[in-house]
Amino acid sequence: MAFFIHTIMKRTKIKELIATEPSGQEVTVKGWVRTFRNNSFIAINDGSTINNIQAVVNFENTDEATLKRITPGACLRVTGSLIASQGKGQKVEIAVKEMEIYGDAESDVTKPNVYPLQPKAHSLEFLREIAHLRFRTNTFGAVFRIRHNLAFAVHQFFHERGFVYMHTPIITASDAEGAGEMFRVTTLDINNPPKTETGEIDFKQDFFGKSTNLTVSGQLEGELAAMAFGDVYTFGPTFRAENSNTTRHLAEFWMIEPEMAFYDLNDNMDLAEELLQYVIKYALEHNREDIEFLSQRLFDEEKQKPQTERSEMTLLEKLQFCIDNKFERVTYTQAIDILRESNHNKKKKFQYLVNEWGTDLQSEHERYLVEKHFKKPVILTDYPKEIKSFYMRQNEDGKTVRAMDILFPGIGEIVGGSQREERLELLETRMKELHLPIEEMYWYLDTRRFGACPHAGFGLGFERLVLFVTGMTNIRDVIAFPRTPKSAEF
RNA sequence: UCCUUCUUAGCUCAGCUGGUUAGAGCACAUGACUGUUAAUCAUGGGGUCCCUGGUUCGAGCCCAGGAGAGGGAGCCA
Repeated sequence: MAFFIHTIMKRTKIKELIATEPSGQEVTVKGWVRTFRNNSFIAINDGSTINNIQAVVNFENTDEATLKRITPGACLRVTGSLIASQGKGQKVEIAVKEMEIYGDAESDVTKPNVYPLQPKAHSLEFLREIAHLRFRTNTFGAVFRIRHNLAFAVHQFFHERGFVYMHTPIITASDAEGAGEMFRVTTLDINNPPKTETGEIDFKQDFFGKSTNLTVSGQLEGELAAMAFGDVYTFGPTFRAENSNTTRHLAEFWMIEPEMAFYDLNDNMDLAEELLQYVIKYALEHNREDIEFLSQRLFDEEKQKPQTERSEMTLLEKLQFCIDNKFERVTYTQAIDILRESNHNKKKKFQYLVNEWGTDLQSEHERYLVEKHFKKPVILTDYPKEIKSFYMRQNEDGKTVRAMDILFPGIGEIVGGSQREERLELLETRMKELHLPIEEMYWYLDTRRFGACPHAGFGLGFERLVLFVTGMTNIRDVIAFPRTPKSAEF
């Protein structure tokens, strides 16, 4: 009748229990064993908090076979009285009266199917290979609780301001978004695709009757909705088939893309800055212990490094600094001047020296501006039009566009956005220059034909935000099951 | 895709100038102990030194090719 016991025993989450005054009341906890010390003390975690609860079994009254089954990773229920702990390190503990093991976890390394997590530090690389189990570690528990609260805070931020959450399509026939290589979506037989008379693949016979891909951005669709609701945002998966092998890129990632009618570039920057500070503050308030843990973890890790390579601030200080200070706003042209005049450039310490106006900034330049020169988040605006997308609003100088990138320390570009070009003629001219299919994009251009208005928007890479808030350094460690070139396990 | 570093026990790592039987900590097994905090103590088992080929009397170490991983760059969020 194990299932019967299971259903009537209502559990209390550990987060709630450790905040409860102990008075010997009977409680039930269900969770996974982290360690079992001294044949008596079980550290149980149920994911509700980074903290474990200590359950104390009387080994003299418990049969040895049962004790043997209390191993790291095993899932169990304990029922007993909540009492003040005699030991140091925790306020309350459970004096176990009854215990039920739901699932064993083999701990003998000589046997097959051994549970790979041990009560010790594992490398992030190793944990990445067992991504299906890494949630059960302190680090990944903290990361994914923070990720959840950041996502929730994003929705709350926009909801409080009257934005409409749009679900833009994941499958798209548009290939003109200009945001990189796309993943093809097809039901055609790849070994024997139907051909046209001229020998090309006949997509008329494909599922949608045309060539389709996974979306690389919801922006264009977002703009359409903004022309009715005023303020909208998307928050969904995005796919890029770039062969990028870095700590900042994923083939499948989540992006937040607000789009606002009647916003100019300044309004756009204000909103982006406000959003970032809002969600960071939310995480600091709701994930305090998780962030403290990660902050300490990072601090300990950096002790191994030489003094010069260590961070000036702890993670906690860095996040606090970020919400207490305005971001620095400079134009591309000003940034080029700063870089050109920097000692770093004069001493030729950049791999790519900064000379002429018009070239794109390299990672090392962005890092210099953020980490050395301003020492705070930086918003760069008004880039040369040649290095930015077709839809960005052209400035009166004929050379630059109303673009903005927000650069964060350690991350680089976390936000990319712009005021959009709402003037039909200028937009069409730019699209012709770039050989974009104007006819196919009639639906996008219709917003400029019918009731066009100044508007703006940006894209925020969600995983890059999670990277920053958790202090993790590899983007593959802030998404549950990362998709990168040559890797789609789990 | 380019550059670069790495791959040794289940995990984290050491391994000298190429030289006998490849080591440590943790984990595991057995025993002891029993208010521990990644418990402690004792004993023990555990290796395709990533793979293939080569140089050499002799290769974990040198050379070539391959595979996988990390970091950096490019592209970008």
